[in-house]
Amino acid sequence: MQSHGKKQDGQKLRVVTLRSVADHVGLTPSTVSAVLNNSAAARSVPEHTKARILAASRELNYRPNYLARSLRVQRTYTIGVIARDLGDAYAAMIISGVERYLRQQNFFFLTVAHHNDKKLLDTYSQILLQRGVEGLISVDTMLGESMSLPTIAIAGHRPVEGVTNILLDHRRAASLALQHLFDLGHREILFMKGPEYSADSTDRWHAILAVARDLGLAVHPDLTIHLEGDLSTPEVAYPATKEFLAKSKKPFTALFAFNDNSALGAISAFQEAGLHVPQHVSVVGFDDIKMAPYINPSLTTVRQPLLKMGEIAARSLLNQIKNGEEYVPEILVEPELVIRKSTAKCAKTANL
Amino acid sequence: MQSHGKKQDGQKLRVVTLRSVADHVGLTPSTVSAVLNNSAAARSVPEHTKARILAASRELNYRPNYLARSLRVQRTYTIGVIARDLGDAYAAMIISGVERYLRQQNFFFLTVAHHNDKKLLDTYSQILLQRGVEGLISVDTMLGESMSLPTIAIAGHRPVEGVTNILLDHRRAASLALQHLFDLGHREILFMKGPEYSADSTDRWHAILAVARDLGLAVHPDLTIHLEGDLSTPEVAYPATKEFLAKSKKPFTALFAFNDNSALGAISAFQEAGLHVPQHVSVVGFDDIKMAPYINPSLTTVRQPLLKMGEIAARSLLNQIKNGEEYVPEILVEPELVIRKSTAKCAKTANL
DNA sequence: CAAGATAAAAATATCGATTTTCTAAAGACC
DNA sequence: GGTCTTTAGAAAATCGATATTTTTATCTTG
Repeated sequence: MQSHGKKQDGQKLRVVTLRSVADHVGLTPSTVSAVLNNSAAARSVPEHTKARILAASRELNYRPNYLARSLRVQRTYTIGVIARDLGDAYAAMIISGVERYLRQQNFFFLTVAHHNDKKLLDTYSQILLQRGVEGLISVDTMLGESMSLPTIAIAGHRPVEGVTNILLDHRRAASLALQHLFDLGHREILFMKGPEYSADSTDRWHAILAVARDLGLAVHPDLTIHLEGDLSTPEVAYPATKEFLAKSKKPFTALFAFNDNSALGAISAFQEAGLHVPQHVSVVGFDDIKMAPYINPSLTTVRQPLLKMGEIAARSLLNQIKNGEEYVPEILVEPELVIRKSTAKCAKTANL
Repeated sequence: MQSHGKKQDGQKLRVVTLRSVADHVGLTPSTVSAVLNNSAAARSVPEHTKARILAASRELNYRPNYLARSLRVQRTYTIGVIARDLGDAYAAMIISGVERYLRQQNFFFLTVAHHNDKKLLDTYSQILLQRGVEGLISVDTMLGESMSLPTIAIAGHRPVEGVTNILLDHRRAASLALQHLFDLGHREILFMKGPEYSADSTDRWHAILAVARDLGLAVHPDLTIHLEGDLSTPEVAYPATKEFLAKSKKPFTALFAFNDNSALGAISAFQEAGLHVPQHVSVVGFDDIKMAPYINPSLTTVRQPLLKMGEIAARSLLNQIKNGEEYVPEILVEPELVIRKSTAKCAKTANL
């Protein structure tokens, strides 16, 4: 049991340093360091001396000072993770994936959240650099310029020289969702367009437009809900959907929501308006959050492998850092359609 | 626009160092450092020289090397955050709260996840120490022993010398939930007991027992579901509840779930068994996750202010670090009952 | 005008490691 | 026995900052 250090009994916390290990065995720090790191210089040190040094090091529980060591060898084994916010499931899962890979590689990470503040984002990039991170991973964040470090952008979208973009295959995602609705007979589909600040929004929207065109589906402005605000809660879609229902007279039989949260908000609004899911309206979500199978009705959704995306990002970054691999501009990740109970055959077309 | 550094054109990345600034103005590093830090030694430096130095520093965009500086001044402005897992909403929200406070104080944090592995936890504590963190925050994790650093445990429960425990007032939480059910006429209540590994489980369970006794409510073993596994998904309760429904013949009119996720899983199971919420069974959750208002029916739950708990932890820790404040053994945080549609008057007692 | 005070900045020590260079003694070889 | 190697380890340089001590020149002042 270690004592509370600094002020226990007024005695100074005795930190075990390389010097103290050296003194303990009656040698110099350089020799001890050579042996502990098994460096070239240690070749000429006899085995019994090595053993003595290792024993002393273990006995005193010596741990090299990270700052001193890093300063000397110019490595920190640390990366920086930049996200908008750390509280939502999207970022949390990605960070969890990053952590999982870094753990195996004995790397650590500093996390910063920029809260959509451009200036904060710049400051943080600077500070992370200054702190000697060896690479950066950004999550759903548009990086202004190329960094002076290996960088991976998850859902960053804008192509930046030197930055690897990890992207969901939105084309495929849209195709999975819309083909499914199409096959069920839905032709009048309500769409959601994500908020400007989310880097994912634009790409996904373009993918929807392209796929809809291919299928001969109309994307009518009057059947489009624009979302604003925090995507991590159903609240993002509930009022917008209520408003839409109050105003619009245009009929629709299905909704392709921006994500599972917005699907949930919309479903609430539908139910209050007497529209049942999936009898009157089929709903497809996006993400496949952990709740998705348990909400009522269970949600058909396009699964986004967030954990895997985090892992891929970390692996790709460390491959650059450790193995000097060249960066690739883009890595596409495949989505998956999970069919549950929120989608059903279109009543209208069934009658035809 | 900065270049990609290290290997751009084969030219070495020129890092701006104190020395280069000094050379630029034709002075020594010591003088420059004194001026930039406005230290005592800078008193004797004339204003115009100071101005020159500051100008050069800005012009070259000088940023002191964090490792060198920290090594010298023995401060890192960094804390460590230890959690079980980073992917679930509980940890994510708390970390988000921690981040929010640290941001204002120009502190950063390293995050590690121990995944219920005792050895990993020990290793990580060591490594964080070695990396010079100035304090620790643990999330829902039982710390074995007192650390040699200021430490805050969120929902750590076991009292440890020198460690500040931030705890929800479970007694009050249980009281809010059970009194509510009691007032609605419920007498036969189904309970859930959380898994062993969660530090919260035991305390919450004891609180439930105590409050139930005070209210004259029975906590029957046959009306108790033991949860095992990952608490961050409704899956934790769905099979257990199904199993319970299949076996038990004991009637009940309400459920006090372990958390919102398990409430969701249980509701799914109820519905499949033809039990309607809240007509047949009232359900009270715990946490008040963002979904809670939007699930069907919207969930009555005991709100746990996770963001605030993270902030309090960070504030309390920095107060110790920066202001040398003495630690307090315990900080209680108040829960709040949020009444929604998953609870209703008990049909049985209403008939009496 | 010599002694002391002050201004201005250089020189040096330090943080705790790693890395490179040097040195002293023992052993090998012709 | 003198030179060359090898062995064993010490000494010094370095990473890039900050903190303390010295130095040098200038300015007072009696």
